[in-house]
Amino acid sequence: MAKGITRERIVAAALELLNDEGMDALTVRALASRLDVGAPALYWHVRNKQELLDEMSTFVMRRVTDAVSAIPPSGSWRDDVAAYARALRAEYLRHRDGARIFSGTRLADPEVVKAKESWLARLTAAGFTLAEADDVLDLVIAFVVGFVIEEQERTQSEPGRYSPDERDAWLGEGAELVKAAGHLRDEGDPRFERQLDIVLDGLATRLPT
Amino acid sequence: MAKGITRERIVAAALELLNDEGMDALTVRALASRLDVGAPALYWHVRNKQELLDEMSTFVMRRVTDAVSAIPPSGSWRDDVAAYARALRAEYLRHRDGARIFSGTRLADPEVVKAKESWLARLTAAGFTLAEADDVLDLVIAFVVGFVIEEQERTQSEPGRYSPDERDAWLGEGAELVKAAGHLRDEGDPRFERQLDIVLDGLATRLPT
DNA sequence: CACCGTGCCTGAACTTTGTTAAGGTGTCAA
DNA sequence: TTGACACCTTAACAAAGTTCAGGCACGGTG
Repeated sequence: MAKGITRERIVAAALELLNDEGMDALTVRALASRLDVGAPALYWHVRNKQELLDEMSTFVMRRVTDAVSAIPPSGSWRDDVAAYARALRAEYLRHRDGARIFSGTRLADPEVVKAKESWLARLTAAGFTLAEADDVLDLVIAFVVGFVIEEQERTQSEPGRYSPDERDAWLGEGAELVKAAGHLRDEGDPRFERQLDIVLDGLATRLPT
Repeated sequence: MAKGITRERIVAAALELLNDEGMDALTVRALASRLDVGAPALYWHVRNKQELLDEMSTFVMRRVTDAVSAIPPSGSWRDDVAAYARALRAEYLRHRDGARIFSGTRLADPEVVKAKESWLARLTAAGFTLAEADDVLDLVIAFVVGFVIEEQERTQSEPGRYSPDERDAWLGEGAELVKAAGHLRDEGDPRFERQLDIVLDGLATRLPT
């Protein structure tokens, strides 16, 4: 790494390091070493580690906002909300344990507000009341966050532990339904799309006729 | 604290400490001091801090399992699933940042399997296919986890930051819908019940007729 | 050209925290 | 009485966050 550290490069390197080695390995010294500087050098650009983590959150959430703002109105609220959910999931999936680490982060940024404003407008135009539209966004976010947390927990922990056969062996006697469900179970996109569809069906019931 | 440390007492004290002071303050020394022993004493009962955290997770998840298992079949799958969701939320809310910290925890425990088996039976009896029933449980869990993460983020961080007026001032010009939605917005139980109802409506659409 | 302030970084060092090593003190059985 | 074992102590180490004093390079100013 060439020198000439900047706040942005630190955040970028930190996110790389998080992906490569995981949260526990995200240490100030390791990060500094990746940037070819001493650990104290970082403290010139960042007050402390917490501020670094906040910057990382901000960066990720800004990407989310951008992605979500870039979704063009398709004329169908349902398609739009689906795209919203997919974009949100995609951004969380970019980072190891992204959902757990970066969810719930409040972003003090006008851009975020602007993005939300646009979505509220879309949803009210589609027939939702304002209060309902607020619920729509919140509910979708909650679902995606919860889904991806589980998803990342399974895919990013030690693998093999969740192979159907090994699982069956571990389950032992009984629990026939659990076993059978385990074999029916799929992961990733199809599962997400299916559950998202259920959520969207629920939201659709709030719409007049 | 009287002496005579045990694994269970350590876990209980750790959960207390977590609630009182938060995750960052949950240090081995602080925990030991709360139990009136030296820090190394804990290592007689627990291999290391990670194992302690795992034990805490196990404890919490076991409570969840117990709570969820204790829900009597009401004859209405919808009421049952709602009770499931409420119980899950209630258990997460017992602990500071409970949803973020303890969600996604895989529990290697036969009791958990038993509990799930019973719920799959209920749901298939109600008309869901096995694969659908699996989705039902997963979706409800995802929703609750996502919801409570947001909820705890708001209520357990520095308060006041989310009072409507202060928020409006911060928002500045524009964003009328966001402002209006902020005033319509409620927190806690009613909000949860409302969004849960939407999820349940979505699940209901998967049922024949 | 010399000077000096400022921006950015290094080296050493301090503190907190997880963890280990070695050794005590009690109880209970042979 | 003597071990053995369970459970705890004190001392200490390593890693990680953080601070401090100083150094090197630059730009502008006399």
